[in-house]
Amino acid sequence: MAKACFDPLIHAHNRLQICALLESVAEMEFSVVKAQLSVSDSVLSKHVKALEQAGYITLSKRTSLARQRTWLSLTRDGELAYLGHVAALREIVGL
Amino acid sequence: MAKACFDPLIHAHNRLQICALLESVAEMEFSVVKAQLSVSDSVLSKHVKALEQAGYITLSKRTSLARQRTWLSLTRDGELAYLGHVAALREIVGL
DNA sequence: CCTTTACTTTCCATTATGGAAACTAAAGAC
DNA sequence: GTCTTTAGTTTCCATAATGGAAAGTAAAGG
Repeated sequence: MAKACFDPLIHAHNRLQICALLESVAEMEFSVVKAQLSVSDSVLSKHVKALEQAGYITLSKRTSLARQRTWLSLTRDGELAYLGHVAALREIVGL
Repeated sequence: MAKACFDPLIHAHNRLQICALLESVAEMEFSVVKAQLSVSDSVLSKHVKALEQAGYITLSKRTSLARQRTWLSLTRDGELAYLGHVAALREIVGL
C-alpha cells in the first residue's frame, strides 16, 4: 500500500472526488467529470489545472465525434499521492 | 451506520483530526488534543470554537491539580455528523 | 498584588474557492 | 473565407478559510 501522506491539494472536496473518479479508470472525459461533481466549467477547469501543475494528472485533447474533447487521467505520481492521501485519511479516522 | 453526509466543517484537516480523536474517547483535554495536532493554542481554540458553535462538541472546564483545564467531548450530534462524514468519504474513495 | 497557567480573542496577511463573464481554438455550416 | 457552435480557459471579483503572533482574560498560588 502507498505510504500514508496527507496531501492538502488532494484533500479539497472537489479534487478528492476528481482523483477518486480517475483512480478507477484509465481516463475520463472532462464533461463526464464535470457532471459527476456538478460544478461549472470554470471551477472544474481550475481544479484540473491545479492537479496538472502538481503533476498529478495529464490532459489529452483528442477529437472525437467531430469535437475536441479533453480526457483526464491520473499520472503515476498522482495515483501514488492519491493512495497515500487515502491511507492518511484511514489512519486519521481509524481504518 | 450513520447516513453518508459530507460535512465541510468536519472535512478541514485539523477539525477532522479533532473529531477523530474525540470519537474514540469520552473526553480529552485541550492540551492533549493540541499536542496530538501540533498546533498553537490559538489555532486549536478557534477550531474548538467552530465545532462548539456547530453543536458538535461541548467544553467542560474543570479544575484539576490546582489548574483549570478544558475537556472536550463530542456531542451526539457531533458524533453523528462525524460518522456521516466518514461514511461520505468512504463512498467517495470507494470503501 | 504579582505571576503563572490555560486558554481566548484580536489583528493581520495569505490562500482558497466559487460564480460570472469574457476569451480562445477547432470543426461545421453556408 | 466567415459565422456559429462547442468545449474549455482565463480573468475579474468577492467572500470565506486558515494560521501566526500578540494582546487579553480568569483563576490559583506565592
